[in-house]
Amino acid sequence: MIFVILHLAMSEKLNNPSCATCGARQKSVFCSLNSDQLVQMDEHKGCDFYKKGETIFKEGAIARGLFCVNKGKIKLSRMGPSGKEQIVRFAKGGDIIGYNSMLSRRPLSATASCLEDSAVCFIPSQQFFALIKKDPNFSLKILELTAKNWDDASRLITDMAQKTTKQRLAEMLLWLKETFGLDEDNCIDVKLSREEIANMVGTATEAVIRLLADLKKENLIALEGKKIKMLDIHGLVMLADLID
Amino acid sequence: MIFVILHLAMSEKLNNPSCATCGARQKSVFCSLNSDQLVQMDEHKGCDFYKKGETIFKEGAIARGLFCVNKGKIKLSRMGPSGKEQIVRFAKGGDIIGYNSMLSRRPLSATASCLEDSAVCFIPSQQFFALIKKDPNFSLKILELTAKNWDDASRLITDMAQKTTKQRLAEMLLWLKETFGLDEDNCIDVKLSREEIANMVGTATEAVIRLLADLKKENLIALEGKKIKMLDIHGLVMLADLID
DNA sequence: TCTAAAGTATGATATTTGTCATACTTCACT
DNA sequence: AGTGAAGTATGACAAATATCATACTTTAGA
Repeated sequence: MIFVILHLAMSEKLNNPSCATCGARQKSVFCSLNSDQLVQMDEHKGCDFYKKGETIFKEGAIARGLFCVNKGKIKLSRMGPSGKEQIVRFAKGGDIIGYNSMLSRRPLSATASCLEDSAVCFIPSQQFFALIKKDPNFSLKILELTAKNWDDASRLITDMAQKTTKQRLAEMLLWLKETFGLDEDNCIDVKLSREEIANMVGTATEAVIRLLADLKKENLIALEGKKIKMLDIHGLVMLADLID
Repeated sequence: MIFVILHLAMSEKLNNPSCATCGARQKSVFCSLNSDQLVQMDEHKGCDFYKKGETIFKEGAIARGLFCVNKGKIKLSRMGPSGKEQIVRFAKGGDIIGYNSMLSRRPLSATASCLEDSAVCFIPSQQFFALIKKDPNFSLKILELTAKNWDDASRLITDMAQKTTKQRLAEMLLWLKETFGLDEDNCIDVKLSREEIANMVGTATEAVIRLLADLKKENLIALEGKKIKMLDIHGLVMLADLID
């Protein structure tokens, strides 16, 4: 009996870690909520676990709330006209996803799927809008976040439109480095297939394979399976931006 | 003497048309402001006139406020790495521009220049933030606007990355049609050079010229100088989206 | 009205990139 | 450990696109 109670208690703890003690929250838009607001959040939120490859939400669905990543790595992608996946963004601990659809009053514009096992909290729409309406600081934070996202996106449009495939690949490697950082070996700290990289760059898988080999020949990166080691970041920046 | 007074009165009216009676405002994010808020706006705003080709603000500068288009057509573009212009957005009467930079706390990410003679009001940063902080409805409107802009941009990223030049051109023509509408002749109601179209599509001017000729041969459009007549919108949609 | 400059158009050619075919390698699963 | 499936790699070829050259047309300004 005691075991059962303990088990339930642990299970509850795991499924609903407290926002007050959540490390990911410190890095998120929820970082400056007061304790009242946190209690409210805790009461209404739920935390779910997803295995690598699982889908959190799908493009086209109506958003009922937003998701706050507690742990893990997530890719956001949309389907192109010919059925080809286009990766438009990544999320990691502390990032929120799925909120834009509520703000724009449009269906979800991307599919979120896990690049590794992840823990993701769900915060219902009402809670989100309550915060926006009652807390101007939170509202400004969301505005800043959305504004930055838009700014980044319009930068990406220019790049996609004007740069060669090789430059775009170099740029994506740098973007991945910024997003996920480097491990102790100077390798980008996320594992993506060549196909997934192609779906970021917007090219064919074969092209990515060839161009990665080129970058290796030019001593800008080293390759070891899926691991990509950054050898010459400055060189990649020059290549990507044509500053030469 | 009377003439002088009249002249001054007219001049003042022209340079500072009242927000309360502004037709463009009805279509803008400022549409539901109350009379107190309008008086505040009128006191602090200023209206400027720009000739075709003139620049309203430049990429990289720090925004001191936002601009609300009263009349005219404006293109927003950024410089690509090799000095090539990339058009990322358009604005017309009722649209606001330059606000994203204040929200993202980053320098202006695009240059705004007039496609035709335009009247544009300037609203200082403080006024804008005062509205956001005091009026949750206004705040939500800006959030919705920014969210939609981001959504559109990420859609555009997918298109740029995956579609052929011809598909992108078709898409841009449809976008121009949505933005500026058609005149009585079914022609897109804005005049752009082939080079400017190329700077939207992200390709060379020659490619645009050739592809426009192709579209004409396929009876999707008709050409008459800078005027582009939409003959088969459904056909263009099919071409752009590969729905066939 | 004339002229220079800008914009438009077209051809030839080089380069890039996509596509298809094929083989090798790694990984998960029994 | 063996097997099949997925992922990675490479070559050959086709298609798309950029680039350069050149000529024609329109526009703005003297």
